[in-house]
Amino acid sequence: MPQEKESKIQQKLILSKSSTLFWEKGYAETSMRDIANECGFRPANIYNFFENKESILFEILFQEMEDILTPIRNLAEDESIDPRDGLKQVIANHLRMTLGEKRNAKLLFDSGLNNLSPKNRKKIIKQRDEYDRICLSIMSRGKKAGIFKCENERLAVYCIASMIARSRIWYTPDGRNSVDDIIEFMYEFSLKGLGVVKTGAKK
Amino acid sequence: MPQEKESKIQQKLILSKSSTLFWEKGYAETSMRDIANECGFRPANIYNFFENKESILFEILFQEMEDILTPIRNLAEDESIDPRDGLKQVIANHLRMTLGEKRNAKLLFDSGLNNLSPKNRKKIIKQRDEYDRICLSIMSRGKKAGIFKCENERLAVYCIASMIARSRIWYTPDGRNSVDDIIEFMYEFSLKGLGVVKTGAKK
DNA sequence: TTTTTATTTATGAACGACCATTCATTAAAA
DNA sequence: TTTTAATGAATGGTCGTTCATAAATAAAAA
Repeated sequence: MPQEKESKIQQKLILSKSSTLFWEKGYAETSMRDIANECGFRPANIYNFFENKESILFEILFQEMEDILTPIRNLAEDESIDPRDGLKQVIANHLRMTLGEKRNAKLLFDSGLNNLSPKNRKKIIKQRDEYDRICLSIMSRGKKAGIFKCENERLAVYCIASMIARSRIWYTPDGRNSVDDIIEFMYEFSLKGLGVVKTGAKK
Repeated sequence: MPQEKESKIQQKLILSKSSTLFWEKGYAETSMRDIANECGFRPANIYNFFENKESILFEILFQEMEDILTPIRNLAEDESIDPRDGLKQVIANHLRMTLGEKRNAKLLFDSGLNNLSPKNRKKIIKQRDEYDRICLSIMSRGKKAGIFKCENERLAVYCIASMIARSRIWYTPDGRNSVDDIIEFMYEFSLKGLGVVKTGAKK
């Protein structure tokens, strides 16, 4: 029975509670007391599992970015995948990660970068660069194949990623649009925006 | 000679310096001492011109939103304007406001809402609703005229607005793309995304 | 114009609150 | 017995804000 070590359990508890608090109230507005309260112990105990407040933030940002990256890492080099499907996978995966669990989500990712030490900030930015690279490679292949007719691939990536990332702001789980609706809409919108006239597979 | 009153001058100075600091460092991370330092006097003096820190934030957010709204208020009802031109005006105006002066811009607008009192927050949200209404009315007219072929107008508005608002994150004034480049790209991208096949006027 | 009065602008010092973090110590688990 | 988990108390710091007061400016009266 590979029972998880106690220390790992508490670490995960702290990360989980902190994540909710950071997203809801913001990093600066969340105190170590808030986190400890939510976990059911005193603030001092947090320091048995984390070096300081910043390391908690970093762990959260890094893991979340990793969750976004992992399912699409293969898309960058795999030449056998239709760029349209690649685009759809990126959009669907990112949107599901973004809108899936969290509620009342604010923009921890963007504002939180400022609260990181230069060393940790660099690590997150490296993840972002990888995300950009994956998307760009899909764009390039789509363009080379004559499917995408976009002039500025980088701007296209930024625009599409912006639509996705910002959905955190306006999306409400009980609204008129499901996550799947949004995925479908953004995919079609992006495809047309990229100059793809006829939808490939009518699925 | 309509010389400005001293009190108004200091108020504007405080607002200007605070705006820069809030955008660069974030609201919570900016102290009244920071603001006073930037203005060249002591913190206590700020309270001769503003009730408290929150009222400064509110004034900034409200004014900025007003700057975005004012130039496009006429677009909501004016039936004589081509929806394509309406769309372009919204994009161009908003982007110019967003990317124009500020640098190192973070997402004050989104995270800052949490720091407002319920009463003030309601006022800003009212402005946002007006923005949405203007965009939606342009969409509807474009759709009714058979120009836009979008199915979900609300999602379309959110997507386009997201591209614009988030450009604050990735835009750099010294980068490869000028503001005008971005305007042109987003306009074309949105137009195609909305199903407009042939560009109306080729400039 | 000068002098007096009122008003505005600016200050230093202090307040209470909360902050992240440290540390010696105890309780629990291995 | 050794390691891990949890605690209470305390530290030094920063925060927004208040307040009595001083300096500067404007208005009114002489």
